[in-house]
Amino acid sequence: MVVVEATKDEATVLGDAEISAIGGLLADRARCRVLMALGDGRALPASVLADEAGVSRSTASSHLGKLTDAGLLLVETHGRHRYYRLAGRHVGELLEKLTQIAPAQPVRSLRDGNRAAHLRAARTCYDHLAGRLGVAVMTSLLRRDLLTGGDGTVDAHDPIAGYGRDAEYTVTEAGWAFLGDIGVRVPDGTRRLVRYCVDWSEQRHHLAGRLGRSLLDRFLDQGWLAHRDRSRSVKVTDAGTAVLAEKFDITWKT
Amino acid sequence: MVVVEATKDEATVLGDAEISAIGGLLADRARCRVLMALGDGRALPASVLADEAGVSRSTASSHLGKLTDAGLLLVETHGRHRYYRLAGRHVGELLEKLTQIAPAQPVRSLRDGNRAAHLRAARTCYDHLAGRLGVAVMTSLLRRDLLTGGDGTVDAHDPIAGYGRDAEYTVTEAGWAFLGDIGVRVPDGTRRLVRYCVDWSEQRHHLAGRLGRSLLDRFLDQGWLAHRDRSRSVKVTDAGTAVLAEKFDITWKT
DNA sequence: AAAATGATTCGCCCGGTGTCGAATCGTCGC
DNA sequence: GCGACGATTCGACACCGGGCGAATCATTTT
Repeated sequence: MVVVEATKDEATVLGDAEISAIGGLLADRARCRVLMALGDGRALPASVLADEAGVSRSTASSHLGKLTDAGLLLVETHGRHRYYRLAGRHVGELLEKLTQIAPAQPVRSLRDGNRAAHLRAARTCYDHLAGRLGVAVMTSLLRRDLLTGGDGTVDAHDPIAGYGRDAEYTVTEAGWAFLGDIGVRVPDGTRRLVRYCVDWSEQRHHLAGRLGRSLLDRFLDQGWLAHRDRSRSVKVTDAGTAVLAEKFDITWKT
Repeated sequence: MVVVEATKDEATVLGDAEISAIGGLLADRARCRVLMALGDGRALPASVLADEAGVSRSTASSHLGKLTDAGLLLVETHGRHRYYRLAGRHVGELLEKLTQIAPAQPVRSLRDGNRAAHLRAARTCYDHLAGRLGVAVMTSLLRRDLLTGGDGTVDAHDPIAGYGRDAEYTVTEAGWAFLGDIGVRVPDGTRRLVRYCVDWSEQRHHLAGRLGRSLLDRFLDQGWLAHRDRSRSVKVTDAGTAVLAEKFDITWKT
């Protein structure tokens, strides 16, 4: 005869409702695909997420609403677009834990750890540069007044991601000279010249738009960066390290 | 116009089905209560879990079946009882992550970390000792042949949790002498004298049964152990540390 | 101002699943 | 052996939640 003592401590009592609520959100494949598409911190518009999840716009909208209501996603309105991204580092970590458990853990645990680290260090986002490297480049340009703008709420020289309206960045005269110097040529086009993306893993802005793309293209063309396997993560070559140091005043470690 | 490049890398493609499956399991309050009841690694029979979750036996049985099928729970049959426990460390960690996110994180993150650590170090399980301390005591007794038995598949002196049938532990003559020496008196009763529990957080056996209870009682009576706040975790006092070192050959660090 | 585009809301359908009680199977104790 | 007890299976019921298209709202573009 086993005597069961009172074991309903506080931690056990409060929580099951909240946890099951989160479980309910994770219980849907479309929502999981949305979360995984945002897994590396990108901010994506609703329509892209709908395609990514393979459901209609209306269905996606419903899912996105639920995820934001629950606080797993944040939304930022830019014109007629609404960009969604993960609400915090913890959400990304939760996803990582889940993927670890999901397939009864295959062998590649170490490899996966590296993958995540690499993604945070340097990756592409759409067609431009993101991650710590992307933010470093953006910061470098702002510090030397080659680029000006930002929402100015904190520090015009720090691309910190605020919650204000559009931060309008513009290239200065010195900026154009610098870009010419390193061989960046920006083609004409209807797309906005300078845009920014919120880099979630760093909570900072990185450079996007036509200029952001041209810059990344130049880095890849010159062999300063190279795509790592077939993922979005990129590797800084020795030549790239040198260029970053000389031209951008960035010391890139490993 | 933003060009979205092909970003469906392997990690994103495989996974959403498995993750949503786990989400589906977490989506139910009763199942969450079951998981949280098992959160510290205890192994509990189905009926207790049914009560803990507040549902009927049949419903609980259904839930337990789903959780074990999915590999989140392990089950061990002892006579007419079936003991369920978490399938691994990762499951516990997943639960921790979830509780962190659940209530939009309150302030007490540090405190919770300590709580979990304390539980793993030393806690009560029903009415006996568990956690690292519980396993250490068990090991000490086996090493000195004060207790013999175990399923013998690996090492008779290591209370490793195997998957064999009941491990029958018995107290030796020297064992009784030792117990008398430290003042443990085991009252009569119908309950089995020596039993073991699977200590999940250590994947080892710890001492249960009438003897396990008497041992814990002695430790508490003498002030060698003290309950921490109102939880199941216990604290080793200075006197306790001394006794563990002298009598059990256990060095207890903080 | 009108047309185009992104996003959300609404109404409807349908499949999946939690819940229980009754019945069944297996083990323990007298 | 016979009853007591723990656990699971089965059938029936109710309800929640995902899915889509059409309509609506908001913003940008021509």
